[in-house]
Amino acid sequence: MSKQSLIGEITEAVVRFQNATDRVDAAAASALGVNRTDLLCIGLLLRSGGLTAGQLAVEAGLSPAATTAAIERLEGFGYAVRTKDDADRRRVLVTATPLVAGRVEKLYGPVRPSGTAVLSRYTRAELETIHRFLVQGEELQDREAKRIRGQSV
Amino acid sequence: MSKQSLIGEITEAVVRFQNATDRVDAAAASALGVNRTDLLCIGLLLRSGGLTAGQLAVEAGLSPAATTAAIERLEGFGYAVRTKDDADRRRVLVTATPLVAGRVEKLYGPVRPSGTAVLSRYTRAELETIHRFLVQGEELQDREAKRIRGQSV
DNA sequence: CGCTTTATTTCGACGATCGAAACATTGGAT
DNA sequence: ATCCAATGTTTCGATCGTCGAAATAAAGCG
Repeated sequence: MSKQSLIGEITEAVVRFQNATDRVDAAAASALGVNRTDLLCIGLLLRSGGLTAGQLAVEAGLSPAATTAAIERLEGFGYAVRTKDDADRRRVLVTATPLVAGRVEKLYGPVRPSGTAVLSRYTRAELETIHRFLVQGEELQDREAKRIRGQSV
Repeated sequence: MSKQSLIGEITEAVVRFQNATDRVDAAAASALGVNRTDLLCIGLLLRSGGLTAGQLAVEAGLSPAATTAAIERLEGFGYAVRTKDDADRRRVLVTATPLVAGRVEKLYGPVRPSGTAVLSRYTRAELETIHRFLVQGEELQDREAKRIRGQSV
C-alpha cells in the first residue's frame, strides 16, 4: 500500500475511532439514566473532586442557567450535592457523590485494564509514535478550529 | 519514562484529541450558522451525494420527526433541497446544495493538506503503527460499549 | 378494487438551553 | 460605618430540538 493511501486510511480510521468513543459515552449516559451534558458534568466533578457552580459552568461550556439546571438534575439522581462555601457564602460547591463514583467506576473501570492490555502489546518506540501522533493531531485540530472561528464562511 | 506511564499519557492524549476534534466541529457548525445535528446531516448528504429522508434518519440516528425538522432547517438556509422521487413518489430525496458544499470545502478543505503534511513526516512503519492503534482502539471501544449496554448500572 | 405496508409529515408535549433580570454576598472606597 | 460596584448563583420567560403517535400519501399485492 502506498504511503499516500495509508494516510487516507488513517484519516478515516480517526473518524471511526471518534464515533466508537462516542458510542461508549452514549451507553454510559444511558446506563446512568442521564443525558450527555450531565455525564460531562459528572466527569468534571469526579476528576476535580468538586467545583463551584461557576467553575463547572466554565469547564462544561454551559450558561449559568443551564448549569443550575444540570446540578439540580444531578442532585435529583443523588449524583451530586451542593454545599455552601463558608468562606464566601455566595459560592456553592458541587461534589459528586460516592453513589455516582461507584457507578462510573463500574462502567468505566474495566476500560482501563483493557486499554492497557492492548497498548502493552506495542513496543516503547511504537507507543512513543502513537503519543506523538495524538499530540500533533491535537495541535493541528486546535489550529484548524482557530482558523475556522476567524472565518465568517 | 516507563512504558506504563507512557500508556497513561496516551490515554489522556486520546481524550484531549477527541475534545480538539469536537472544537473543530463546533467552530464549523457555528460558522455555517447551524446546530450539530444539522452539521451531521450536511456531512452525510455531502458524502453520500443524496439520501432519502428515511435513509438520512437512520444514518443520523434521528426520529422521523426530527429528520423532517432538520431537513426543513437546512432548506431554510439554502443548504439542502428536497425532490420527490419519480419512481416512488412517497420518497423524498434530499441533496446538499452547491452553496453548502462550497462553504464546507472552504472550512474543512484546508484540514486535509494540513493533516497530510503532519502525517507525511512519519515513516511508513510508523504510519502502520498508528493505523493499527486506531483500528484496535475502535474495536476495544466497541467491545466496551457493548458491555456497558448490557449493564443496568 | 380494498388492505396492508412503507415513506414522510404533522401534531402536541417535553426537556435542555439561553439571555436577562433578580437575589445574595463580598470587598472596597469614601 | 455605610454605600456601591463587583461577583456568584438562581429564577424567569422564551426558544429550539427532540420524541412518540397520529395523519397523510403512495405503492404493492391478493
